[in-house]
Amino acid sequence: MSTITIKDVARLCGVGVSTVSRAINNHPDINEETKSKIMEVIKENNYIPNNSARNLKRSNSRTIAVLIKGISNPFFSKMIKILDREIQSKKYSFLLHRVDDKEDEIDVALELIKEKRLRGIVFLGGFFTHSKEKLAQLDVPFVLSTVGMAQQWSKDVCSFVAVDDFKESYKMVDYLCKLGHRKIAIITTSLDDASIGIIRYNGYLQALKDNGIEPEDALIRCMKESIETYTMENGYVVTKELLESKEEFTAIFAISDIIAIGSCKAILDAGKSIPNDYAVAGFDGLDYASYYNPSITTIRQPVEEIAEATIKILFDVIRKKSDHQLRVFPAELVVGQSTKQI
Amino acid sequence: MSTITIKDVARLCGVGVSTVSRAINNHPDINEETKSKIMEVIKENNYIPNNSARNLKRSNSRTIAVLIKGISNPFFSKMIKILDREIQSKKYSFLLHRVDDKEDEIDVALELIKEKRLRGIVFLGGFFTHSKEKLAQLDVPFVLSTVGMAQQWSKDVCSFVAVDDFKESYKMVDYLCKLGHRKIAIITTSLDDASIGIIRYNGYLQALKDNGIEPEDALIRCMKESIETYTMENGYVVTKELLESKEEFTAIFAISDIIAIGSCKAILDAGKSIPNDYAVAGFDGLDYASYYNPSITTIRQPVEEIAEATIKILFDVIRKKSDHQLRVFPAELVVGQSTKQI
DNA sequence: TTGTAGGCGTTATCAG
DNA sequence: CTGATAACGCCTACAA
Repeated sequence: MSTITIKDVARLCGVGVSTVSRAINNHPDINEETKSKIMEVIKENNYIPNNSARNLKRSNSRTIAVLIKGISNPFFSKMIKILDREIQSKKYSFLLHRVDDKEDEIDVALELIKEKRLRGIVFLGGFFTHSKEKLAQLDVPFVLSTVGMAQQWSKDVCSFVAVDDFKESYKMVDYLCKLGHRKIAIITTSLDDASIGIIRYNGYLQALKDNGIEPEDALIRCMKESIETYTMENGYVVTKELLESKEEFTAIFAISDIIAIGSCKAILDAGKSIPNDYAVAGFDGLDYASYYNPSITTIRQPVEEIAEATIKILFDVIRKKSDHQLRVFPAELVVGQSTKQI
Repeated sequence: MSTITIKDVARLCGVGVSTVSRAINNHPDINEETKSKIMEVIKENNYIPNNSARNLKRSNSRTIAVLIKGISNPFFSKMIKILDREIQSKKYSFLLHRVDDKEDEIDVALELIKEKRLRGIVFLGGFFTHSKEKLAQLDVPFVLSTVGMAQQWSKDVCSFVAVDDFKESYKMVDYLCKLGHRKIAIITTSLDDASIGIIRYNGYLQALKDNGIEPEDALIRCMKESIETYTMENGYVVTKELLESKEEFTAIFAISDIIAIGSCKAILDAGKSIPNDYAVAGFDGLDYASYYNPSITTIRQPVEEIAEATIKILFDVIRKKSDHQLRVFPAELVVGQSTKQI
């Protein structure tokens, strides 16, 4: 079992290594007979080519990597499936790589490019605060997909596709206002560091403002740092605290469905009713939102379209059909049972 | 940016490649001054070592791979986090690799072993039907964690940790019987192919039998093949069909919480009440189950303990402290609001 | 402490 | 159609 190599196979077959190589790589110029004989020996001896050696030697690889930050986010599950499907359909292979919260996705990408000779990269999730210069190090086509960004980049920097978090967040809060809510709480990320939470928070502020409502600090709640963020538990705890504070409010806007579910549970556990006592709204459009009881009013991101556009753009760039493209998809406000006119 | 190598760095620094190598690998025998100078040049030029070349040369690598089948299963999210933490704490690096449903996890592992010089492997999820011979090809320590298995292997074959799906499933159904239910529907996987669903289904059958209840074909429902399995949607559709069939029943046992949530929604949408009209029970112990409204009675798998035991056993085997170990954890029946005495 | 050279397992080039 | 042989980029004796 001690690691059999291509040389061993060659020796076993009484041929040269290059012939074996041709056999395993489906090269055209090889005798069918020798090829099948080689394949047989390979099967018998469980020979498996070493990918490191292959990658080292090869200059191209037909593989697209998807680097994903926050892999446990259920929002990405469907996304990954579609990306996978699309990539495979182009006869490329799909490499999913999770990026730790603390890691720098560009560095990870740089490493992977060298290691795997990537042809393209998709960045999923996270929040980009990288400089143009840093981004410029990536000498492989890439697309940012549903990643938050601090500044609005222009098309000469890179391609990206996502929804407009500010606008969609605004849309939701504005909707709540139009339903008659004046005291709308928000549950968001810590406002200290750059994140998608800030953008959605800004949409919230703007919507309040445009509806002539003064934001109240007491209604602006952040997820607990001590608990894992973006979890139902966090939403639950924060909402419970809010309820117990006796602060007056009639609606909660949670910046993610996961949090919204925690909020709902906290409200229900407190013996209150949704939407009669409190309205709850989420963001993302996860299955969980629509299957919850009551179903949760949310902003549904068009996952399918986002994923497809991501791959389309990526391949356009790979094939030099086009330069960078920016695509912002509109998201849909899905009205559930968790909100109502008051 | 055209791929700078260790040679370039060496030339740039006016030193030999081995000196550079020593610098980047923190070797002790190198002058601090030359080292820092080298590191500086490396930074300036954004040099990144090629992992393929490294892996090719190295014989060991201190990396543990976790191969996971069904990566979108939220049950694994927490699992992954703990595995990651545990592996890092042992100063090993953690490689998460998703295995497609159609792929053979052993083959994938074999490839990865060669490519990355793995020191250990954790298989997560899926259902093993491999032969001993196939398993024997793995010349690297590995542990099966929460993977279903057709036969009961003995300890000489491999290590594994999981809950006893038969027993736990039995426990749940028996509990429903004790609550007074006699007509208990089950939603499971297709009964054709080997899977964890079959085992849980068998537990269901046995529990019915021991409670003197004759199973009814009409109450045995399988997830739709046409819809992605293990989704709320699937649970919803199947339950809706069941309700519309006018078949008489008082409880539903779904073999996963995800399905149970779909079931609940279907029941609620039909204007029925849980648990007054129908009781619903799930399996897994996901957050969703307890945050749902009503909270769902389920079997909670001790994720934390399973993950920790997995790593412990793996390292025991790696360090030759022990031979294969089998650990079966008891799961907990968590009573929610979705069931009650009738 | 540092440099040189050989080899890790493949693939690709170029003669045969 | 097939077989040497030179890279691919790095690490590691071994020598200096």
